[in-house]
Amino acid sequence: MDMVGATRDRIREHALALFTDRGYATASLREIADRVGITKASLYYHFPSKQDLLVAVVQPLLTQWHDIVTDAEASGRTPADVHRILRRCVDTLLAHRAVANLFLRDAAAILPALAPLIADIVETNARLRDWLAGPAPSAVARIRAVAVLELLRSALTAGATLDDVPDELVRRTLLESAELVLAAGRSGTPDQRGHAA
Amino acid sequence: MDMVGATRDRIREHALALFTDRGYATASLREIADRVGITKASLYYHFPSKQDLLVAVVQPLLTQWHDIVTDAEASGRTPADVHRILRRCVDTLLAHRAVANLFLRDAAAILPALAPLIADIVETNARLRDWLAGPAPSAVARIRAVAVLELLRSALTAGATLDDVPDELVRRTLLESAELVLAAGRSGTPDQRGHAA
DNA sequence: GTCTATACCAGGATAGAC
DNA sequence: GTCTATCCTGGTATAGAC
Repeated sequence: MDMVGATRDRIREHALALFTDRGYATASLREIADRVGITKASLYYHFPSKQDLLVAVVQPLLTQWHDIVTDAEASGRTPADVHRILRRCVDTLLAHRAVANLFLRDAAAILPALAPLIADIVETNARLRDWLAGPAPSAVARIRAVAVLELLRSALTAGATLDDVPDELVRRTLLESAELVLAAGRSGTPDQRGHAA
Repeated sequence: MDMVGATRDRIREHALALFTDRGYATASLREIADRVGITKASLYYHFPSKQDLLVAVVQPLLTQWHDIVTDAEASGRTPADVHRILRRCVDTLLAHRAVANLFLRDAAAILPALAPLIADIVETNARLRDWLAGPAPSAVARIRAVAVLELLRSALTAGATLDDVPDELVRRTLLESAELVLAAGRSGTPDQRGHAA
C-alpha cells in the first residue's frame, strides 16, 4: 500500500547525513540527489527549498524538546523532578545525536534557515532555562541554569572526543555534575547572597 | 609613516563582523569588499583565498589558547593553579568574544576551512582537557574535564541570553561551578567508579 | 598596492516537457 | 515523480591599467 513518502524519507536521511558532515551551507542539493539516485530538480518536487528540507530533518528533535518543557512546567521542582527533566534532556540529545550536533556545531548556518521556527526555539529554551533556575531566581541562579544546559551538551562532544567511554557512563556523570551545579544554589556556596546555612 | 597593512586590518575587521553574523559559508567576499570600500579583486590581492582570510581572523585566539596550555603544562595542579588556568580560559573567551563565538556557533563551516590548523587545534584542546582531568584520570574524571570546558563556553552564551547580568558575575559564577565539578572527583561523590554489584 | 574587466565553475532555484 | 534546460549568485583566477 504505502510507498507514499518513501522517497521523501530517503531524501531526509541522506540530507541529514550530508548536512552533518559537510555543514548545512556547504552541503549541496546535487550531492544529496545523487545519493538518493534522483536529480536536483526531482528533489525540488519533494521539498520546495533547501530550507524546507532542513526543517523536515530537524523537526523531530524540536518536537521532543518541546515535550520536555511541557513536562517540566506541568510538574513540581523536587530533586526527583529536576533529575527526571535533566535525564530527559540528555536522553533526547543522545537519541537525536546527529540533529543535535547540527544545532551545536552549525548554528550559524542553520538558525537563519530556521527563521520561521526561531522564535519558538528561543522561547522553548528560555522556558527550560527559567524552570531550571527556579522561582524568583537570583542572577547567579540564572547563570547556573544556562551553564547546566551547556554542560549537558557535552553528552555529544564527550562521546566523540573520548571514544572508549560508554554512553551510559557519560550520561550518569553529566547528570551528577549538572545536579551538583544546580544544588550549589540551595546548599549554600559562598557569596550567593551573604549566608544561608 | 606606515599605513602598511592598514587595508589588511580593515579587511580583517569587516570580515570578522560579517562572518559572525552571516556565518562563514554564507558571508560573501563581495560584501566584505563593499564594506571596506574596495573590490573583490583587490581583496584577493591581500588574501589569496577566503580561507586565508579566515585564518588571519582566527589566529589571535588560537595563539592565546595555545599559551594557556603551555602555562598549564609548565605549572603544578594545585587548586590555585587550576583556578588560574580556568580563569585565563574564561578571560580569553571573553576578550575574543567574536572569534570565540565563530568557533562555537559555526564550527561545521569553519573547521574544514581551517584544515591546515585543525590537527594543532584538536591537540591543543586535548592537552588542556587532559591537564584538567589530572594525572592517570578515571573515565569519569575525563568526562568531567570535557564537561568543564563546555561549561566555560557558556560565558559567551550567558552574556547574550541574560542581558542584564554583568560579565564579572558571569565569570565568577562559572569559575565557581567549574571548580565544583572538578572538585567532585577529589572529595568523593557517590559511584565514582561504577556500581560493583 | 590598488583597481577594472572578464571569465569559469558550482550551487540554489525555476519553467516546462514527459 | 522525474527529467532537461536555464538563470543568478558567489568563490576563484588572470591580465593589465594606474
